[in-house]
Amino acid sequence: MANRNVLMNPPASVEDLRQSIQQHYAALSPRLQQVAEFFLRDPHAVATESSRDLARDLGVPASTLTRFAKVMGYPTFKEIQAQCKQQYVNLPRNYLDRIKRAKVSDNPEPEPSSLSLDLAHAVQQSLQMTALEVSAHKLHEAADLLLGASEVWIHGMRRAYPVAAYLHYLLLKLGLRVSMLDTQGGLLEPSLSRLHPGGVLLVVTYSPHAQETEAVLAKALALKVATVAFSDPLPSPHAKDMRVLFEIREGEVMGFRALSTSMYVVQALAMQIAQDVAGGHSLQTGPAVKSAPN
Amino acid sequence: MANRNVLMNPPASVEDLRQSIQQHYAALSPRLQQVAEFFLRDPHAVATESSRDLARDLGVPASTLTRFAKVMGYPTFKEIQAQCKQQYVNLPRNYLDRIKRAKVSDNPEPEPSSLSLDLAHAVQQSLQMTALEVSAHKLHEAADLLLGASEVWIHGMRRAYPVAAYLHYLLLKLGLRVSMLDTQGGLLEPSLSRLHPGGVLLVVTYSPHAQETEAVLAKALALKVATVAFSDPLPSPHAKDMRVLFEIREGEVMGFRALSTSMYVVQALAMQIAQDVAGGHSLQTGPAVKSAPN
DNA sequence: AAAGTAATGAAATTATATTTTCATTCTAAA
DNA sequence: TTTAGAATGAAAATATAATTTCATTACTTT
Repeated sequence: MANRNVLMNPPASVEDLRQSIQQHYAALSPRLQQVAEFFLRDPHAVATESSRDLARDLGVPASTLTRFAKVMGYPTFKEIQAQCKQQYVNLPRNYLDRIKRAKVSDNPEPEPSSLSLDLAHAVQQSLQMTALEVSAHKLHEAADLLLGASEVWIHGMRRAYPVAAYLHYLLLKLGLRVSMLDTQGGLLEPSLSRLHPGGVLLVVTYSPHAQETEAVLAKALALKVATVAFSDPLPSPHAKDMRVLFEIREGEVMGFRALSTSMYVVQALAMQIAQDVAGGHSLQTGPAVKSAPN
Repeated sequence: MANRNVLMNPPASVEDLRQSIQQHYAALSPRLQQVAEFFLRDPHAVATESSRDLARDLGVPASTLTRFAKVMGYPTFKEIQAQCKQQYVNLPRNYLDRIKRAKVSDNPEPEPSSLSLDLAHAVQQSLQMTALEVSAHKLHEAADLLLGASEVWIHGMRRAYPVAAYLHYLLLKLGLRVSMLDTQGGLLEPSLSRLHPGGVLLVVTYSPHAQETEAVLAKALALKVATVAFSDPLPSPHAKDMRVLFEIREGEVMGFRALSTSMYVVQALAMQIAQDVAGGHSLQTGPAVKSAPN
């Protein structure tokens, strides 16, 4: 005879499972409650760790996990793991499917806003990842470099330009001696000859990289100008020449790459600089720096 | 004899591995480059999916993954997976938990800066709120207006400028007849006389509003030019004259207001336009619109 | 063009993870 | 206190994942 606890239909999503747990929690045995609680607290661990490791962490035998799954209506614990993993995969993969499905089933109330919600979700994901990946060390290294620079140049073309412009704004606010290397007035080429060691170049670039950006990087490399790059995580021939390289995985929906996470990273750098300045960081030849942010 | 590609010391962290890849990318064989690229782009997939699934996704035999690991100096591919998992152990349901854990944990990964985690948290909050607040209706209304416009002008000063620049980029990509109203070359004032009904003005502005922006808005109002504004949610005398008003609550830490959410909203609008175009939305006097995004 | 070397994919092997079984321990009711 | 039922943990069995081996293919170099 089947255990009376066994639910007949497996929850269709992690969210369903959460609800189901809330529903039946009291009726679970102590060990199963333990598992349930852990699941609620850290579904991501369930997604990434093996059942053995999870069991070890919980101090229960692995069979308990299988039992838990059975009780919640799943054939195996692996099913739960699979669902959890689903939660953390990026939307774009499923996105086209979803659009198709939405169009096939003539949905009485089409959700035009789902697009922006999907985008928000994708941005959020990329933000989370990037927040974990941008190490304090890198930020500090870049901030240090900038604070020690006699001059700072910023370059970014096309999609990268808004990010470069924001960098420009932020660093100006912080009182750094900073200027844009852009094509304004056809002055990019002549401006390049002003690059010199002692200054620092900030480059924002996404693949495919603009020709102008290639030229700027080549010049900087030739003149041994320390360079900090903000870029997508694709391999690039220049990567190894960068003094500091921030790899930014932007959220993407329907082929639209966002720029929100890049703006975030740039802002984080500005904040790091502000903090270093406030913390009595020694400046070399750099200019006076106002402490007031924003 | 060992493969000459094999690095002697396994990278101690995901970050090291990333650097190592950038360093040696060119020297890798095509297949291994494929794996390297995938790793850079989606380390989270490496953390969560099995090598079989990864290999299937990549269209390579599983042995390639093992080979990749060997070449990068790891004894097995599992080691890489383990390192990737490490990086995301703090991936949260909510940020506060994660921030706490990030500070306590003693894993070998470079520690994320707590400052940047705070910022990420703030941005995430604002993103969530804004995503819920930006109604499909508003997006659609704005998209409609823009698609029917004979001409589009974009204006944004200082902090708002990067957002305006991105709008400019996006709308150009979408094929709209669009131009910036900025102070470049002192041409703002003369440009204003070109405003006319039939065109649409897009303004990005945060309080305190720039004088130039006030002037632009006044002129637009006088000439009865439909205006769409992106602004913080502070009450403004112009608010009631806006045809569509996107109120954006930006995340803020230590007095640094972010810009990520504004970029998000702007992108959402662009996507709405792309969708309307793709959906056979009728254009009035508007220009031809390319369907390809990004 | 031939020989040698590196790169690749398929299959066999090994290692690891997951589930099932079963013996034991608890718990609650008679 | 006895006993039935459920709960648990250890270990065996199964399933799956990862690595190694080896035969084949593609490149280079002479």
